[in-house]
Amino acid sequence: VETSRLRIGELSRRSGVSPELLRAWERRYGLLDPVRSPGGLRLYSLGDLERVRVMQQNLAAGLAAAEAASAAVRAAEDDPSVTARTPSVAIAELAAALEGFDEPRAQMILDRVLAETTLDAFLSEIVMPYLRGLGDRWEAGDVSVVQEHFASSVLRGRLLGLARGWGRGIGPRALLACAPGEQHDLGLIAFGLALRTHGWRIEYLGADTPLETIGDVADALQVELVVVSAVAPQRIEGLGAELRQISRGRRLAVGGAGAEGLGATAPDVLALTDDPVREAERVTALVLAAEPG
Amino acid sequence: VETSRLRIGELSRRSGVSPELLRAWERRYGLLDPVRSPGGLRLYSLGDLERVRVMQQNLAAGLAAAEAASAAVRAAEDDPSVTARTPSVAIAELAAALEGFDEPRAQMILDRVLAETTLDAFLSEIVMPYLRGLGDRWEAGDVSVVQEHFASSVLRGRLLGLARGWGRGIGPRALLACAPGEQHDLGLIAFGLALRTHGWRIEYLGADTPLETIGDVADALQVELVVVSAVAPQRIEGLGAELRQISRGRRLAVGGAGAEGLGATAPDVLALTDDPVREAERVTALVLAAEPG
Amino acid sequence: VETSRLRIGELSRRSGVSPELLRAWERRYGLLDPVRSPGGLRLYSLGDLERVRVMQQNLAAGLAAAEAASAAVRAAEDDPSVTARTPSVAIAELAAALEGFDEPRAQMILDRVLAETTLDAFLSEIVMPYLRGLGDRWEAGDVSVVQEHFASSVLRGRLLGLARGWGRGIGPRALLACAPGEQHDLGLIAFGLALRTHGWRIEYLGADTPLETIGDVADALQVELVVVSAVAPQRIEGLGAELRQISRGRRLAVGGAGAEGLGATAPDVLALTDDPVREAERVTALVLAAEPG
DNA sequence: ATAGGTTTTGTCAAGCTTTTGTACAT
DNA sequence: ATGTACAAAAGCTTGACAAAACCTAT
Repeated sequence: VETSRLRIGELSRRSGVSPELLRAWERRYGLLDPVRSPGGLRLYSLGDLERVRVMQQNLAAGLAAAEAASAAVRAAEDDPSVTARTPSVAIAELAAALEGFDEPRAQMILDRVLAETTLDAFLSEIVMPYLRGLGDRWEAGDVSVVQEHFASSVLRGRLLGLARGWGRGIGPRALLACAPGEQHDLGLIAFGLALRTHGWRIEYLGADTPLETIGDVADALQVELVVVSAVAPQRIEGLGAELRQISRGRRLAVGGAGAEGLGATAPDVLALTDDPVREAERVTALVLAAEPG
Repeated sequence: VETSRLRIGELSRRSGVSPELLRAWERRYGLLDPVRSPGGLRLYSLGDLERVRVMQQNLAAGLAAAEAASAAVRAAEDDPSVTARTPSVAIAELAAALEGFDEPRAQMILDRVLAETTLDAFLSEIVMPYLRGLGDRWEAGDVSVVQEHFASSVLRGRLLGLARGWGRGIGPRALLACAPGEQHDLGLIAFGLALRTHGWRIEYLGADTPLETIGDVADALQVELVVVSAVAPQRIEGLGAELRQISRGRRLAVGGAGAEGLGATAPDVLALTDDPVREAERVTALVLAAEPG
Repeated sequence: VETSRLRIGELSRRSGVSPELLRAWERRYGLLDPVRSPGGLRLYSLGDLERVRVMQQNLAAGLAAAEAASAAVRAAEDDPSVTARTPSVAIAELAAALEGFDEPRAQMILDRVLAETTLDAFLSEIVMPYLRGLGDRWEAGDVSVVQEHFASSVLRGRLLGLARGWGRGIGPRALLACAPGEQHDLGLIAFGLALRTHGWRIEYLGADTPLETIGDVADALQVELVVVSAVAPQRIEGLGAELRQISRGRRLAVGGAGAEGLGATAPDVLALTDDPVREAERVTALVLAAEPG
């Protein structure tokens, strides 16, 4: 099917990798296996160009050349199955199932996705994008209250299932709760799962939690990090004093779009507005940097 | 199964007692008996930390050091281990774990109970009695909002985990939802699980669902039974017209203490006030009797 | 399945721990056990990165290095949910536990998997693949009779635990039994569980059941579906007459590899040779199609 | 509480090998 | 185009060391 045949100079120009290096990669790691012209010139396909690009990405990600090459070769071999199931397709299928009240089908899709990816990827590439899309469609009136209800309920069950035992272990404790009045807890649960993969112990208080009692639990359990989540800024506004109280002696973070409600009132409160997985990584790195032996 | 092994410095930091004094207490009163590292360092367990804390309390209470120590040792020896065989003991342990924010322990207790009994017994002899007790203690002011929050959250996760896939199959469909404004969903989930063990297919809409959308879904999915749940009668009062609308062409039941809010307005609406498991059995028998194949 | 292999420099960059220290932790505490490149360079997995992170958490929690490391190692070993994200890994762990006669660990792995997936996925992606692998290894002589016995016995107990109450309810009745002489019942139990998740009521007669008994029970209970299971075709051969007798007035299926023993003698007998979960779905759809309300 | 000795642990160095991009000769 | 060479960068092993933490005994 492939028609274009590139000579090494052209492949070099398109990829930005010198001809010598391309030959070295071929000799040393078998990255490419070009056909030859009658005169012995290497002839590459567009697939080979793609393979070189993957190699470059792996290098940029910090892998050493040998490992980068073998990963690129493996990726190329797995390619067909990869193209069959992209995240966006899975999200669309999930949306169709959930918003059509087809729980069995939704569970099956979740099963399949979980079996094929890591928990991190599941959260940041499936769950969170879907939730954002759901929110958008809800605002646009394309999704009814019941659909949103139903979808949340199924996802909540699934995430809490994955959360089992997240309070155990030896790592530092993080206390998670939704701000008073806040009912959206899925993003917070996802954040808790991501934190868990970094060794944290999670204490989870759920939706709509009074601030003062958050403080009580934080004191009682000696948690090192408190995360208060809210999707609407007004849930946070005016809570500066209480939040400052809670943050005494520990790190405090506010998650979700509601973090904007903080304003400049609390400079030492961490705002978590990005993807839960990435924020979990950031918070962990921060804590590790602050308290080395 | 004990994991953490603390060196004397860390034990000192966590207890506030100087290393020298800790060693003195060990030598003089045998308060602690730490294992040793290959090089001879003392290694303490978290139980030892607890023992030191008891010692401190005894001192603060005015006991002399020798007496304080022997009392602490005796207290540690009396410590009840994990042996719950009767439901009431399991419930008490569960309450202690949940209301002490000890999720891992709660999950372990739930694991054990579930492994030893049927789902029905689990629901009617553990979960529901515990929820009733929790409600009572909450009204009496013995349980804080947060404790109730936390306990519900853990149980919800667990029950929803058991609920996976309850929407599919060959049985008749039942639609479950909490009345508008009603947040207590655990009893309803328990009822759904019990129904499921009788072969029903469950569609679950969760807490605080508008009545009209319940009707919409019931029509769309052709359910045979609709269950609206409420713990407070006022959530149901005044909804007679809408309920009668929903019950057209299908069976309608109202669950929870809120069923009293019905009064005599709707004689054909089933009131489910008993244990969810027994009520699930009753409803199933009723439907079987009405539609003999 | 693991793709990325990091050299020590990259692991250092991602974890923030110096290469020297990483090597020291490996040498002194066995924290990591990297594979080596042909030239002797250490190659780490992403799981190793996670282990380093947990080590850092433990250090931050105040543990000394030796204790922090052993806790991190134990955490990684005790926590299948962390290491066993993919089915193939979970199966490998299960095999190691069962064939090493470590029942507690096997139960723990089963707990975890069951908590994180649906029953269907558990059966079709864990149990059945494991059983197939076990059979292969047994034929190859890699597994002893005792190991096979032990593994089957643990799994049987677990599956029968899940089967509790599968005989009651509102759905149509299915009668399950192994053919005369057939001892392998696990696949049949799995099929029963899958049927149950579709709302069927299951009557289970177990291994090595005389055909006439099957017929008697089928008549007495008015079952709608009879499933006879056999892994060896010869268990079925020559039973054509009796089977035809049983199938009178109801649907009859033969499950397992033994279904081939049917030959063309019984055209109306359903052969179930695929995955139990898929077959349960197929049978249910068939019955639904044949008897629409 | 102090003194004097031991263990633990992070860091560094020396000397050698492997890896890898680039250069050069044929 | 091929094959070889080469040098910088990154790793490996062994060994050592000093600060911090811990031990016993007085």
